[in-house]
Amino acid sequence: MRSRRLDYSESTRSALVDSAVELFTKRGYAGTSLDEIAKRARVTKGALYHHFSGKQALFEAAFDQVESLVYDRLDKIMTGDGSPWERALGALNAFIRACLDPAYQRIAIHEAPVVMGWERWREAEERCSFGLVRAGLQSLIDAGEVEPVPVEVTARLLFGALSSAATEIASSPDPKKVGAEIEDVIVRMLVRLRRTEPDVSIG
Amino acid sequence: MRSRRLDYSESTRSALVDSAVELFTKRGYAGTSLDEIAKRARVTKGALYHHFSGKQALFEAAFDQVESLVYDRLDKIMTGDGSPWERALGALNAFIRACLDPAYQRIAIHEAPVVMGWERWREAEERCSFGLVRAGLQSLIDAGEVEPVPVEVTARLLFGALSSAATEIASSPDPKKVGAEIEDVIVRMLVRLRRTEPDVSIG
DNA sequence: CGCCGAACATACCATGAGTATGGAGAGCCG
DNA sequence: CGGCTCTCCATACTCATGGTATGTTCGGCG
Repeated sequence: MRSRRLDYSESTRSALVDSAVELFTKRGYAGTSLDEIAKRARVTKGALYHHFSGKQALFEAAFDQVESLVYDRLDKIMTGDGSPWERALGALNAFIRACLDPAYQRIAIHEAPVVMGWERWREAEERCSFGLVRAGLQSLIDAGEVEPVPVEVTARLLFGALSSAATEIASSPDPKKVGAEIEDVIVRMLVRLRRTEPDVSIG
Repeated sequence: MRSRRLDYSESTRSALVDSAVELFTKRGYAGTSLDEIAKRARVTKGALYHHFSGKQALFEAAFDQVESLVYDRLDKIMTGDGSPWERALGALNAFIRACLDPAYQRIAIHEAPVVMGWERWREAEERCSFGLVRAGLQSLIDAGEVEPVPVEVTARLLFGALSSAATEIASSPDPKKVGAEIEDVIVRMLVRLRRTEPDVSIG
């Protein structure tokens, strides 16, 4: 039987992570003090340093939190049913909508490469969103849907374009509209890459 | 006649900026102390705070430094001779090579949005590299070279893709190869956007 | 020559990340 | 039930660093 003590411990830990996600999103990594984070979680720095080795480690926990949420959604679509083409378009749409979340945008996209270091960020993204983008592209190529482009660099370009577009969308006065525009441009790009054998509808 | 005093002042100022560019490139914004920067410029913090209002202001001066170098090179190509298509390809190549510079990459591309704030970074980029990317795309459309895509978002996507690719290139074991690959993919993308009237060589 | 002000240097303060240590209570053993 | 232990967390520090306040030097100018 799981001890009550462990419940408490896990609870404070997640409270710290939640607090970190919120404050890092609002004021950024450098603009947020550990005392603030601890205070918001109704504990002290002692508890924080008991659970995490430091500010960076806490940030990475916050990163994992927001990243995994997006990953789960995308993964569900990518492993779902439908043709590779349909799944790719679905995932694209889901990713753009995910980028509208301020937490994902600021923590996972913008500050993570700076705070965690680009090398480590890349490593993490490899297993998450970026990994899915690349896998999706790969499956499109395997299915003969699009031309055999260099997967690695194309996926990197696509991911970079999407990440950058994310901020554009969110900071726009009309996010829905800009989001739709961007999705449209990307889709048109993909369609152009499409092998023009049968004239299938895009769905 | 220009006073000797002003020469000295200007000299120390540029020494501080040079020092900042170097250290920010090596250890990042957060990892660099003002004392280090001042020491490397062989002055004290007093001199630094005489010339700049704070760390952020010094960073922005460093940003301007590296950004203007790239801008000048690109601008020379974009306002040079040749068809819009040729100039665009030339500028693309120049931009990718510029992204190989660690200073430009870390300061202007990666840390600037976080340190200066995205809003301010965007404003600065509007007048610099990104402005040229958009202008180039616009001129291609005006010349009827490519399809009339939504300029703003497409330029943003392109710039994001290039920026992200920049890091990929520089951190690769074989930057030249990856750089060529990326340039190839981008060019192929552009070619596909091209209005297929005459089958002109790409040059 | 003498003074004024720009161009610095020096000494200080405040904040916040990280550390050292103490205590409280849950779980296990007798 | 009583004491023992070890996780979990609080309190009280240290230290680095960004920023400030004040002193000092020296070129330029009347």
